Amino acid sequence: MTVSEENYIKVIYHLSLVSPKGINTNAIAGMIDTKASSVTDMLKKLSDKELVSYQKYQGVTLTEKGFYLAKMIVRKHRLWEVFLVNKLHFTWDEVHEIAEELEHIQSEKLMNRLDEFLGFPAFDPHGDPIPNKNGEMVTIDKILLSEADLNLEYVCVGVKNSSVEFLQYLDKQKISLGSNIKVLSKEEFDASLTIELNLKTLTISHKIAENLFIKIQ
Amino acid sequence: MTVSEENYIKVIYHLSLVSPKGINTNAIAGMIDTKASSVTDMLKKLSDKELVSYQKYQGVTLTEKGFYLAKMIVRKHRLWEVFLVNKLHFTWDEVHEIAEELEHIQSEKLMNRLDEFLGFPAFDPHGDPIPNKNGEMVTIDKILLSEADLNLEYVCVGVKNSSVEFLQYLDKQKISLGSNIKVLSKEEFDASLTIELNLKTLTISHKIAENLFIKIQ
DNA sequence: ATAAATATTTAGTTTTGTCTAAAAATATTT
DNA sequence: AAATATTTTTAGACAAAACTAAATATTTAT
Repeated sequence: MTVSEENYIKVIYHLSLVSPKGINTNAIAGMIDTKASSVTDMLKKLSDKELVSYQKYQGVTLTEKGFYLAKMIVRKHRLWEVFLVNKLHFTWDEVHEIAEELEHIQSEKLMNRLDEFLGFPAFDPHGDPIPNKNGEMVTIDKILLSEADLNLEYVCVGVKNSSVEFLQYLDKQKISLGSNIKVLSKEEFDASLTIELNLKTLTISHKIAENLFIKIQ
Repeated sequence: MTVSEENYIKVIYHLSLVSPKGINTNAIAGMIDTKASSVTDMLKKLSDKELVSYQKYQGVTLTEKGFYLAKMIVRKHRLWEVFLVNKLHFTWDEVHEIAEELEHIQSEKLMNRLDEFLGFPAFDPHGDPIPNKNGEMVTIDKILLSEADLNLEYVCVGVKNSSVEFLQYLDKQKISLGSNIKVLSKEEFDASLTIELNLKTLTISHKIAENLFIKIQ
């Protein structure tokens, strides 16, 4: 597997989680920052390797083999992120770019040893689940903060958007994984929320609320 | 810098340490397992980037810039090896191949953090010195076991050959970095040595002796 | 010092992953 | 349902890094 092939597999995987039908050529091109024609070329190659099922003009889906491979790449990415944050004290907004490189290192033994070294973490620093060596991962009943009921006790468990800007905004507001959140009120006009965060009151926009995952209790 | 360019720079660096004059095209080809014509192509490219000084037919030397870059690649390789052995419990014969991949990860901050995490090690698991962030590294007065004087107390400080076969041979004989070695006698016919190793007597061939670094005391 | 052997470079080709421009298929609008 | 718009694919080209085969330098041997 080349780095390029792995990046396509990974992008198809992430798109598949959002829309479970065939993934469009253009959607892939948008994520990888390449042209649709290049995507078509690569889909043929991945299809020859039986990593995707591809019918001309009908989009693409991962095969069993491709799906497992994608999860192994995601596993590597997220384990490296945990390493960078927990062991090397990087902040959660610094690790994505480095992990994008590290996820292509080819050694299953390395990842299993790293997994053990880190204590078999179930989630990465952004709250995303880490597949184990068999590709299995835990699922939690998380919802977006924008969908929260008023006056219930929630806890922040993840971010939908992992951009540097968003993560640094959360740091500034002292919002982190594990923060306790209660929605006190919702503004009709702009859907902004007034929330209680770790005993302090704070107003956040709808755009922030729809990028934060929470769960009850 | 591409992975390929970095591999050329690294090989030229290692060859330079052995023979300090211009490095031959063929010597590079032999180390990289490629053809001389491919080397010529790459030398032109590296010369354009001012990483090497290259005169047709006259061999190549690293520029200041290329030399520093080479040391940073070596630094990465050796720090990752320390990580793999000290933190993930790999054996010294398993780490070279993985480090060959990891050495191309591009993040100075990552390496400086890893360096700190490992306690700023001065040597890798094979006894090779690790350049610091400025490219400086310690030198020790090491000699080959094949050049040792009789009946002096030496300590094993490194291996010249890091092949899996050699390292596993050393494991089998319980020879490791830090082992105490005294040469009891040398056979005229084949230059084999009878040595005292950690209080036991052992016979080793000349080929082994000329791949083990030792120092006095 | 010339001939033979070796080393290096040049020229032209291949593969991978990309691109542009044009053609073809599908989707949307009227 | 036809016309228009959008999406996707094809065809042909390019750059990087390798290759082969031929040409040219350099080194070694006679």
